[in-house]
Amino acid sequence: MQHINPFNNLFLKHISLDCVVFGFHETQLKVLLLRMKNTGQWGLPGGFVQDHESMEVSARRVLKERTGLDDIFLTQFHVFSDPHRTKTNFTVPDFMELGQDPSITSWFDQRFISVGFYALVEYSKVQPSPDSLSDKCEWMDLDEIGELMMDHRQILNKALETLRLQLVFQPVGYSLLPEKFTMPELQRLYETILGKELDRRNFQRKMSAYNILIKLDEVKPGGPHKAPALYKFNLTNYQKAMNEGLGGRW
Amino acid sequence: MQHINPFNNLFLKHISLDCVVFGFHETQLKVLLLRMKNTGQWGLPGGFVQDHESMEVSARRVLKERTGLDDIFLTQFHVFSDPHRTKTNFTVPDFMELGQDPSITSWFDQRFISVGFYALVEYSKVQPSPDSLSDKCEWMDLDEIGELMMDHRQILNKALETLRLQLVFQPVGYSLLPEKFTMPELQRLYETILGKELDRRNFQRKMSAYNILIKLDEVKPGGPHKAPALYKFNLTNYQKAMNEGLGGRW
DNA sequence: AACAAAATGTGTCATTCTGACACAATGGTA
DNA sequence: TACCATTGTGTCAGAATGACACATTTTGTT
Repeated sequence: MQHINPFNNLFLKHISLDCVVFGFHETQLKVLLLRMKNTGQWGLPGGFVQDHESMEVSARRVLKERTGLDDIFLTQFHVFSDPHRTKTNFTVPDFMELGQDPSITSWFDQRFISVGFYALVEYSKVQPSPDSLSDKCEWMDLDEIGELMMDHRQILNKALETLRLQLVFQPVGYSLLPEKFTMPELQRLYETILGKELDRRNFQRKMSAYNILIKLDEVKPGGPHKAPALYKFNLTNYQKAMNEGLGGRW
Repeated sequence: MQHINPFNNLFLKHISLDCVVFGFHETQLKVLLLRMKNTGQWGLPGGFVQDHESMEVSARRVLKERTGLDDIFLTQFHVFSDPHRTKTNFTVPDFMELGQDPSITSWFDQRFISVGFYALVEYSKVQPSPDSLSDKCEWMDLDEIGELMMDHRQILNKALETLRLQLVFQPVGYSLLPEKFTMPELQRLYETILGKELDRRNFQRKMSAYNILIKLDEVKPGGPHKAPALYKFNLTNYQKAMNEGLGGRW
């Protein structure tokens, strides 16, 4: 009896989405992960598509549920469609145990083609909350992430790779940092995403040349050393610069 | 009776793919299009996904059918999932008339989420052939393409936009040109994709600096003026250069 | 046969950009 | 008060870029 399965009525068959949610905190790039109730494995926040939704709308619904946030920078980056992708790491059977209701089990037993999205969010604004299949939702340092369920490790890798390639066109600064930030913080962010160190002086020169920063009459207090100046973005110029791409090589 | 519909048994529901096939001929960027039997409208080659296939494998199957070619450069670039996308330009109803068999009609009556691919092919090697829904398959100049069925115009636009953004990482030269080509031809190709003119001298200097070209001891005869030298790619260096991206600004 | 027209092949030059590095200023800590 | 890690600003040589000059080759014209 398919019709007693709430999934079958609500969602499009065969189609799912997974979100790689990036945050930045204390010089570390972080990713939002869920811990699955049954297997204890970690995985990416994901969901399914309702009849009236576009994929983007579905992704925003999922992100709203996991983070509490509405206006999130979001980009689809790849479709994962290997016919055996749900079987890697042997977690679909585990998933199926979860459904006491066999009709729910059958929902998870199908093949899914999953659209990968990455999101850039301001770390401090996120209130992580797990979904019905998970018992925990929290930030994890990119370096500390081990094996993930199914092909989620590949999805994460591809998201990071795409973010790096598109870096000059993506508003990473505006999306990942608080409204006021320091030049060293902005530099750490770029260094972390790129995975390499940048020269402090040249970075400052380059960033200043884009005319996208407004230097405030404040400094960031509390640090153990010279207090760095605070900046915010000139949104008008920032938007323009993103369309053109932040020139030059990184 | 769903099971008498061959589509329902063969293909995953709700999922389709569309291919923007780019070719280059006589200084013009071309796209492979199909003319639909019923409506006469033009559209992109597309298809559906079989149970054992990844999206990429499906796309290659479709491209093999439309072009006769096997080894095609192919990249997925976007998922089109607007819930009303099949209803734009009022062509789904027209499609449905096509199916004398009502079960086939019902297949086309569903909502499709379509993955867009773009392909780069060598113009002269393609043997265009229509599918069962179309009566014609042919190249069309990018400039001369008018309205297309459903949202295929948007798909085409997005493909071109993506190709431009990714240009420095994509093997457009190798994929779109014949094995031996001239510097002016290569320049025309880049100019056409970018939609702007480039300085002849600077283009040559830059291309030479990449070390991806091998100058042959031949010239291209038959032209009305000085015969330009023929080149081919140094595949080893070419691959490397594509990973790094052809530096600099275009 | 000489020459004009059109396109190709190669080089020059000023400007800008990049990468590497020097040095002064700041502010908490010993 | 001296120390020291960190921030703020500047310098400089070499590379890359954009704009352009000039010679070469081929066809077609006078």
